[in-house]
Amino acid sequence: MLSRSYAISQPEQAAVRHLGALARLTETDLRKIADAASETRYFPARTEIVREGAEPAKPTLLLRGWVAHQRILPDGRRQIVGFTLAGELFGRSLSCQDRALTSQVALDNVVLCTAPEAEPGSSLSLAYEKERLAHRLQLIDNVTRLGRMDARERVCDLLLELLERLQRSGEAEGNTFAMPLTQECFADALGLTPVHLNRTLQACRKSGDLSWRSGRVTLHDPAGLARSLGRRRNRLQREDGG
Amino acid sequence: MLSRSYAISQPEQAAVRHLGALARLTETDLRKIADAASETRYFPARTEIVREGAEPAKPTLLLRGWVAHQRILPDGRRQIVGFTLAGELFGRSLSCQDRALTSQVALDNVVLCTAPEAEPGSSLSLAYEKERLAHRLQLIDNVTRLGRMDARERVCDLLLELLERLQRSGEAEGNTFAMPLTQECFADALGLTPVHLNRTLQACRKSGDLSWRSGRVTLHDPAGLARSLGRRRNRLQREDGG
DNA sequence: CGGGCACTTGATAGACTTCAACACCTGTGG
DNA sequence: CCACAGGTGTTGAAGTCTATCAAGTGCCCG
Repeated sequence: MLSRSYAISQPEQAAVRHLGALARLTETDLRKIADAASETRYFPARTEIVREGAEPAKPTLLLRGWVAHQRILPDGRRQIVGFTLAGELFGRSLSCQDRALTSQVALDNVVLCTAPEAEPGSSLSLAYEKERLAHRLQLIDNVTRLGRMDARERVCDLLLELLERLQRSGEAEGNTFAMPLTQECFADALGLTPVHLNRTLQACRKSGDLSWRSGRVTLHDPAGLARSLGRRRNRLQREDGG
Repeated sequence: MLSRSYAISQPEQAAVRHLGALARLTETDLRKIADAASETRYFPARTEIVREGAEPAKPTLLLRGWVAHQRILPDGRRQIVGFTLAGELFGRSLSCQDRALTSQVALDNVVLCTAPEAEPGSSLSLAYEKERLAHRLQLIDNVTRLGRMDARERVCDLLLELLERLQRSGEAEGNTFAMPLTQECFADALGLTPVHLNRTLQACRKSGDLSWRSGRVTLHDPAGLARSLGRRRNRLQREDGG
C-alpha cells in the first residue's frame, strides 16, 4: 500500500503504481511525480510524437494511453519494436544520443509529461534503472518471439507480456485488460499479416487460450501459457515486502 | 592515428581501435585498457561463459573471438539474440540486475578481461555509453530484421552489421572479414533453418551479393545493399575528426 | 442512409521447414 | 597409408505455415 491514497482521477496514478512496484518510493519521489504530472501534453491517436532520426525525446513519463516504437522499411513495411504503456517511461536518451532510434507513435489518445529528475541513489533512480532493465528484457523477448516462435506462440507471448506489465501498473483486472490496438498494429508488432493474425486469434479463442471482444482481452491460463512458452518470471518487482 | 603504436601481438589492439573509434581516448584510458588486458581469461569454443538466469557477468572486454548471447526455448529451439565481437564490451550489468537475461557462449576460442572502470566524464566513459547505445541499436535492428525481412534480406542485413562493426575495430580488410560462425549458428541468429539458410546463401552468391568461402565473407556492394535494406548510417563514430 | 474503417472469410501462391540422404573435410587410430 | 568417425555443408522431395489477393460483413459516425 502507498502511504498516500490517490483518487482515480489523478493523472499520475498509473505511473505511481508502476514505479512504486519497482522501488519503494519516498514522499519526495511522489511529490516530484505529482509535480511533473501537473504539466501535461496531449497527443491524439495516430500522432507521431517523435520521428526516427530526429532529435530524440527527452525522458518522458506516459500518464495515459499507449505508445508504439516503430521502424518503417523503404518499401513501407512496418515493424513495431515495442510499446510503452500508461505509467511507464520512454525516451530516456543516453547522453551521446543525437538521433532517435525509432519513431514513437501514439496508439491511443495519449497524455504525457516530462519525467522528473531522479537524485542519484534515490528510490526513484532505482525505479528508473529497473525500468531500463525491463525495457532491455522486452527487446530480448521480442527477438526470441520473432525469431523462433510460430504465430500462436507469438500472440500468447506478447499478450502475456502486456498483461504482466499492466498488472504492475494496476491497469489490469485479474487476467483481463483493455486492448487499444487494432489487429493491424498487433500484427505489425508480431511480424505477421493482419489476415493471418486474425485467423490465429480465432484459433486461440477456439482452443480456449484467450478471449478478445470489444477491445478487452482475457487470458484464461496465464501461468500455464507462461510455462509452455518458457517465459521466465521477471525479477523486477521490489523485494522489500512493503 | 593513436599517439602510441601497438604491435599486432598486443591483445588489447581490437579493443583500443574499437573504443578509440567511439571516443578520443586519452593516455590514461589507454593505460587502463592495457592494464586490464594484462589479466586475461580464456574460454574454448562452444563454452558457456554465463548461463541465463545465473549471476550476470561483470563488465567484460572481449579481446579476441566472438561471443553469442542466446535464449533456449523449452523444446530446445535456440535464438541467438546478438553477438559481441573482438574489441567490444558485454555484461555491463545494471546495478539492479541480479540475473543474466541471456546465456553467453564462446563461438570461438575467446580471450577476455575485466573491463576497466571509467571515471565519470572521461572519454572512456563516453565510449562505454556509445557502446551501450550501439547495443540497443543492434537489438532494435534485430527485431526489424526478424519481424519484417525475408531470408535474403536478413542474411545481407546481419552481414552488413557485422562488417560495419568489424571495420570499426579494424578487424575487416575492406569489405571482407573472417567469419567464425557455422551456418547453424548463423541460422539461429536469423531465425531460419540451417537448410534454408544454406539455400539462401547460394542464392546470394549467385546474385553477386556476397562470397563466403573457407570462413571468409565478402560483401560486394555494402553501400548499395545498405540503401536497399534501409539501413541507416550509424552516428556513433566520434566526430572530432581526430 | 452512406462512407469509412476494422474485422472476417475464401482461394491461391509462395516462403520456409522437415526429413532424409549424401558429399566433403579434418582429425584420429589402426 | 588407409579406414573411420563426426561435424559441417549440400541437395531433393514433400509438407506446413504464412502471405497475398480479393471480396464481403459489421459497426460507428456523420
